Amino acid sequence: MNTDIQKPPKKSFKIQMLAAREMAIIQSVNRFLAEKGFDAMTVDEVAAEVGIAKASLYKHFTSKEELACAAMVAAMRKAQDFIQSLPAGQAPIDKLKAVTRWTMTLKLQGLMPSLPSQNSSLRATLMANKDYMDGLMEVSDALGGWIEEAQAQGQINKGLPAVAVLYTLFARACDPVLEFLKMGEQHTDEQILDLVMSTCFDGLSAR
Amino acid sequence: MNTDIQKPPKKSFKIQMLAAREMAIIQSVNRFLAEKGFDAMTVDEVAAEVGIAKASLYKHFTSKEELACAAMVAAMRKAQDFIQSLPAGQAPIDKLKAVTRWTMTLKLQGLMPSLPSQNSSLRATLMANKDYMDGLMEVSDALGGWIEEAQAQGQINKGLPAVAVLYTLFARACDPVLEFLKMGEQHTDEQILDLVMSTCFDGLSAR
DNA sequence: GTCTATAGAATGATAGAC
DNA sequence: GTCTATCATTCTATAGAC
Repeated sequence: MNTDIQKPPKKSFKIQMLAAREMAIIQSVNRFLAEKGFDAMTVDEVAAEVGIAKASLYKHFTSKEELACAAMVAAMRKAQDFIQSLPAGQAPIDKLKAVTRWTMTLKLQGLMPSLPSQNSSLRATLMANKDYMDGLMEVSDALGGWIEEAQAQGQINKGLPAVAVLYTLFARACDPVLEFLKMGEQHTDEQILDLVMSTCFDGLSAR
Repeated sequence: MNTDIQKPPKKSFKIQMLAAREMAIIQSVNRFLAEKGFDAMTVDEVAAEVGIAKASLYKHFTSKEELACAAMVAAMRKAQDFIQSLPAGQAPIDKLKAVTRWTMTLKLQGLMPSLPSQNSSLRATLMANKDYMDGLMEVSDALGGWIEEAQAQGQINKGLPAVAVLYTLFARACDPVLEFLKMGEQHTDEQILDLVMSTCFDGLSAR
């Protein structure tokens, strides 16, 4: 008689715990990266916030860089999910606007992890991470396709190289204008989003 | 007989040396801040690059933060000089464009010091620095005035609060799109400037 | 001889790694 | 919890200017 069939999966509980803890870690790292950046974030405070020992952290992630990397991979996956959630029938320009606004919403809420574009060791770690690179590629391909469609339809300036448009949209994820306007306390988050969406797509000049 | 009249200024040589050295220090710090940022910059490498002892550095500037501060003050002064060098007859919109392009040129050349917007101790040091704050105020006032004039003349979108326009222009000084396009090696610096100027003032949407 | 600048070592604190 | 590396900052002793 094969008892395996009736046996409840023995490891499942422990694995679930580990997975849950890993999610908690990543969420914590995500917030710290958004709030203070990679350099200012310390492994100690992450461990403290999650409520585990530093040593346990290093069981999951072997370095501070991998920690940040995991958060970036998770963020990228969320972007992929959002992109796939968009209705297929929507016009490409509207999809682009939706993704851009979603990105900026995260940033305004302090949930957009940002890496110092200068830290080379971190960038190297990211570039070596297949999950991250695959996600980045998928997101870039989706947006790139929409950009070209929108240009063909005359809704995005055809004089701009698609890659320049892509970078400009990506850059909204770390646009300091959002924080500055928020600090000024003169506008609601929605108004700030509208303003930056307007400057991004319509420019500063009068139309 | 009063010999003071004929005496050449005795201290002048030494003072000139000190001033020259201070300039060299600030220039070096400026480059490091542009290249690797405040956190990654070490006092040792600054001293090494200038070719003086660390102790001598601390004779001029009593802390790493003051060092960065001095570089920011110098950068701000350069901005003030540029602003004042613009011909009075120029249209406000053209002045705004000139300043924006000049700023981005510096950034492209790796000469635009940028501070992590997150580092609070550094920000506090800067906010406490009268020279810096005065410079910032003067620059903001000049640009703010031109923005309102340009809006009155119908050249800048009147629907945008002047402060939003101001922040959007300031943000060009640390726009990552510049670096990304430069890394791509598909465009000359001039083309990159034209592209970002276009997305900034005319937006991504077709006109 | 006195004063200053320098080089290099010493100190102390922080924070990553295990 | 411990070990260790990195750095900002300070100290000390030497060399040189005046």
